[in-house]
Order: sequence, then C-alpha cells, then structure tokens
Amino acid sequence: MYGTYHKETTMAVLRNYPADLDPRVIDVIGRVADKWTMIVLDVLSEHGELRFSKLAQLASGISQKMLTQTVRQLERDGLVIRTIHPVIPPKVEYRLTDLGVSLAEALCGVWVWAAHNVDRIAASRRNYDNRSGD
Amino acid sequence: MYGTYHKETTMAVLRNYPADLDPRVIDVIGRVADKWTMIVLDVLSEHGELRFSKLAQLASGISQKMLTQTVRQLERDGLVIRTIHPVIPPKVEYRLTDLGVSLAEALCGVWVWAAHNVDRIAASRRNYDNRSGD
DNA sequence: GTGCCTACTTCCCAACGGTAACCGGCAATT
DNA sequence: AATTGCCGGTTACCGTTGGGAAGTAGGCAC
Repeated sequence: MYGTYHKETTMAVLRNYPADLDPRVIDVIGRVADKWTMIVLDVLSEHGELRFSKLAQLASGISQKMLTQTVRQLERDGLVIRTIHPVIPPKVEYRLTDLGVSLAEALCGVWVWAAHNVDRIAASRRNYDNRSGD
Repeated sequence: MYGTYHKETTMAVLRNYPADLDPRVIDVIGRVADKWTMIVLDVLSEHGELRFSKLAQLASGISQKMLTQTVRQLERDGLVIRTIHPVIPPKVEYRLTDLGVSLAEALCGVWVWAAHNVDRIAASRRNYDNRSGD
C-alpha cells in the first residue's frame, strides 16, 4: 500500500469498510476516551455538585484552560449541568445529569480495573524496559 | 492565584493535596483513556489474534504511525503479546494477554453506553449549538 | 534489475495542551 | 481615590503530539 507507488496512507483506503465500528459511536468514544474527561466525571460523581475552583482542586493537576474546555464539552454533550449564580464574585456550580451519572457508572469499572492492576502494569513496564536495555 | 502577582498556574499549587486520586492510578487511566488504545483493544478482543495490516483495516481510520505506537505501548504495559514470525515478507501477530482481556471487558461497558446514547448526545449537542447561535 | 510484499520509520506540518499572564466587576482596605 | 482581592474565566506563547505521505529493509518473483 504505502510506498513509492502508493499515494494515500490512511488505511481507510485499502479497507473494504467492514462496517464494524459505527463512526458515530467512534466519535463518542473519542470524547469519552480522554484523561481529563474521565477525571472530571469521576470527581463530580464522587463529590456531587461543585464550584469551578473546588473542581479544580479535586481534579489532580488540571489547568484552568483544560478544566473550562472539558466542562464545556460535557455540558454540550448533556452530561453536566452548569449553573451560574449572578453574584459578585462569580459563583458557578457543576453537577452531573442523569446521563452523566450513567456514564460515570460505566467508567467506574475502568477505574476499578486500573486501581487493581497498577502494580502488574508497572512490573510489565520494568520488564519491557530492561529487555530493551540490552 | 493566577494574576499579576501569581507566578504559577497549575492548580496543584493552591491545592492542599486531597490525596484523593492516586497518581499511579491517574497514570494508568491516562494510558487507557485514549481513543486508539480503546479501539485497538476492542478490535483485538472481538477478532482474536491479528496481523498488523488486518488490525489496521479493522481499527477505523488509524494511521500506521499511531497503530505502531499504540500496540507498542500495549505490549509494554503487558496487555498485548507481539509475535514476530521471521519470514519474508514480515509477519507480526498481535493478541491480548489475560490482563488485556480483563481490560477489554471493563471497557465493554463504555462501548455499550456509547452505542446506547449516541442519539441522546447528538440531540444535546444540536440543542446547545442552537442556543449559542442566538 | 525492477517490482512487490509487509511492517515499520521518518519528515513535515497542523492541532492540541500546558504555562502564565490578563480581564471584568464589585467590595473592602489603605 | 487608588489598590487589593475574589472567582471564573480568556488570551498569547510555545513545546509536544498526531496525521499524511513518502522512505526503508530484505528477500523473492519476474
């Protein structure tokens, strides 16, 4: 395929379109499969309604920019409700919708898996890196 | 925090370290929460052992570069086994380890959720975008 | 010698994410 | 009156990541 005579690369070209994975589902997965998205959802599901700054404190290491961007996407996708209280100084609260709660539940299994297998993964990495270091 | 007098941004600074989320677990989540990782794991769990090119065909839209990179990471983390058959032309096969299978099972719930809620999310986005377009 | 096969690697460029600074609007302090 | 502080954001800059396309290895078929 790719080589001197092959003018296109993305493997969509040689594929006979297996119709295996629905592109709309892929798109949703692309949104969900994001580190900050998963962390924000997890924090909100554990702590309930939170203000911006509190959410920032609990979502380990996130920058303001990414937090704003992440919650905006979640709001757009109907996973989070953003409530603006018109006071000075500003007060904005975030909480999961029912849809957001259902996603958080689905993601829970992944968090449990990760917590349960941290050591195994770390061991595998050490092993791999040692073999490479020959 | 951030402002004229604030010299640092990443919110780790103002945080009193809630010790809520284990950084090692966060790291694992950071690896798993990746579009191509999730797709490759899904394809391998559905089709069993696959060659590089077949995997590329089934993983909708992935580039060679990202496929190579993704399977290398999965191999390093002990989720995938990479078997090189020393023949010409080259033949390399990939399959999930038991650990990889267990992760694919945990991710299955997310795929089901995504497939089940595609329409709801699309509707929410249309709604959000229309309100913005005032 | 030229073409071909597969699984990569490399180059270039566009998009993403982090860092840190700036903003708005009002109230309390100096 | 001017400065400081509060909170939830933008904005500018810049290094890293990811995509597209072409190049590579190395042996076999023509």
